Amino acid sequence: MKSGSGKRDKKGKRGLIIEAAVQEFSSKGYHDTRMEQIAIRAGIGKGTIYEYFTSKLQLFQAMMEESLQAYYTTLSEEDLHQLPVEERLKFLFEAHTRFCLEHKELTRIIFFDGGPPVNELREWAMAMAADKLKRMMGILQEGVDRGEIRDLDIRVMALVVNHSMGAFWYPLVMEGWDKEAELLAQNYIDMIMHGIKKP
Amino acid sequence: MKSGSGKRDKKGKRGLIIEAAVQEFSSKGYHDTRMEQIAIRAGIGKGTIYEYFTSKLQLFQAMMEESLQAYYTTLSEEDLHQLPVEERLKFLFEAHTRFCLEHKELTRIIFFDGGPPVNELREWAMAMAADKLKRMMGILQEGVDRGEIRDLDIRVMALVVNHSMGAFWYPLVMEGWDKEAELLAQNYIDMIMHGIKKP
DNA sequence: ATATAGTGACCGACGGGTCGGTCAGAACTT
DNA sequence: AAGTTCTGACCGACCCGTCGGTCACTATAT
Repeated sequence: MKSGSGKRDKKGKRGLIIEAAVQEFSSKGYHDTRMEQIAIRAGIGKGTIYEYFTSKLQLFQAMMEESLQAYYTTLSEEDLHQLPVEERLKFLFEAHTRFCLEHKELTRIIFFDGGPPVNELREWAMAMAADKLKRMMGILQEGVDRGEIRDLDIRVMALVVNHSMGAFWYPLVMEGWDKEAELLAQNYIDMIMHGIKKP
Repeated sequence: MKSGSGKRDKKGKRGLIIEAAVQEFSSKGYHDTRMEQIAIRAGIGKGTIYEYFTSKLQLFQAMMEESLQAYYTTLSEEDLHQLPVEERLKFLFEAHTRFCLEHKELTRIIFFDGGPPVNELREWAMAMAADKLKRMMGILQEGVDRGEIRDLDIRVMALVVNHSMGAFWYPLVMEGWDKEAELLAQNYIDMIMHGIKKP
């Protein structure tokens, strides 16, 4: 016996559905995506989706959770506490950039419109954003404590840093900026650390 | 058919509808807003809406256009070419802040998720954003030419400045940051101009 | 090995609720 | 009374989720 699971294919189906959902939701958005289309894209029957997910909303939510999990995991792995803030920010930005380029469809869903297109998920998305903000405030606070970072309002700095990273997903994913990702990172970090004013 | 001039307060009705639409769309989002609710909120019959707008989508689009018009007008009025970049940015940021506080519902629509919740309007919204970016690039280029601004990649700087302003709508509108708007502006401009690194 | 019964993953036609848009007539203006 | 504006009951397209049925595969019997 194999792991006591059912017959046929039960294992891979869920993944197929999620994959198809990513494609469909990212190109048409939540409300314009049809369950039937997802089924067709996954090469299965519509009813089968409901063997794995209870509703369209729950499928969307599961997909988002797994996507954001992947994104946050990418960020966490890059976050090395002992390094100076400038290095940490650079790593984070590069991880962010890499994620955008490696998961273009997911990126569209996460950043296009920045939030979920359904009211039910707003609260959940806000919590995720709040958590991300808190992490950034932590990083900056450490920097202030170590004398690396100016003593401006922590929350303002964190908001700007977090939010401004999101500015690049579109050029990266939709235009040809992937060639110059390194240059982009240089300029971005330079600008955040030193500002735009000529000394 | 084209009727000469409207009797009654044809003008006023349209305004009522737009006003109600702002309320409804901003609190429920496009897809969860019902035409009947808009009619009820405006104190008119559902059919009347279709005397002034051809469809739900067209009503939404008209509302968005007028909202963004108001936003851009606010920004343009504050943009005084002869001043140094730092001043111009400060004026722009303050205008942005003021708009957010004076039009909280509109702000939610414009900035919550940053884009339109319907595929049909994506292209149009992208064009608006591109235009805004171009303006900012113009401002910064002038600054570079006059030797006020560092010679980093103009587009990167413009993206960050534009995008980061949007970081504050939530704290301003949804939390209690309106009291400290002035402090916020100080910190923000300081950070953009000089960066976060301790000299 | 062959037959028979059992299992549950899989399917898609269909039911039913929802809501954008319509239209015949009411209400109002001139 | 003629014209214009307003109205809400009504229509029907749309699409989510269901459910009875199918089928590939397994388990047991002979």
